[in-house]
Amino acid sequence: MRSREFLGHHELMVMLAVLRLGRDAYGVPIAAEIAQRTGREMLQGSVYAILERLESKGLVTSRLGEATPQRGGRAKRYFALTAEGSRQVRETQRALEALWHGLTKTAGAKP
Amino acid sequence: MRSREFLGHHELMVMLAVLRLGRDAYGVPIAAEIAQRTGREMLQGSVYAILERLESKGLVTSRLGEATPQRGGRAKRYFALTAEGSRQVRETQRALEALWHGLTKTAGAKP
DNA sequence: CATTTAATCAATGATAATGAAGAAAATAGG
DNA sequence: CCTATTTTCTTCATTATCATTGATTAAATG
Repeated sequence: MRSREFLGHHELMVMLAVLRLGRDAYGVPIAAEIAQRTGREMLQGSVYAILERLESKGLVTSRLGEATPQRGGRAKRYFALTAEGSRQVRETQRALEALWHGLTKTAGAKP
Repeated sequence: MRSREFLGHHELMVMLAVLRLGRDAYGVPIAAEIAQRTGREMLQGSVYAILERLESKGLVTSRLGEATPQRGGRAKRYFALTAEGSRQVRETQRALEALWHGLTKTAGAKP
């Protein structure tokens, strides 16, 4: 197994968005949450591709919801993190913060 | 231009390591710093590949040092962030923290 | 010439970006 | 009713970029 040691950047972002959205985590709002919070757009095609990859790696699960009574209210596919997914998110956060710690203020100050 | 919107994960880590190391930022210690802080090894081949890519994107610069009077003390190639590199590091940090903010404690609590 | 430290290469695999197309549901107009 | 259109959500195909690996080259000293 060619184990990637860390989550990809976008993988992490998608998982964080899923966490934030809780039971409302499906494709469209996930992309919107990322766009809104980071200020940069992430195309839906990317989001879905990432979600599929994450699911195939066992980091998220999905369940199909029911249609809602509103125009265009077709069934949504809801996502949630698995235990392993949560673990990897924490682990990645930890690794980044370790490199980052104490650096926040100097990150732009180059002599 | 097919502009990646965010730095890759490893790109970010390498740049943070360069910042931490300051004037001692060359290949070997960069890899060591990452390994030590994150607890995961990053092969030197990877580090150099990433540094080259970053340089070609104008996010880091390099200068060749002189040989030092010690066994195997061949000339080192020192790296530093450019202004644009610093900017992108800050920007990526900001984006991640925005998604992450307020979530640290719940990142493992799934009902 | 053996050893040490540092840097580079070549080849492959994994991740991400993009734009468009497809599928399911609800309203509207006849 | 019933079918056409609109809305929302998802999937697909293609191409580009990023990352991994292990070996190799290079330059210095003992």
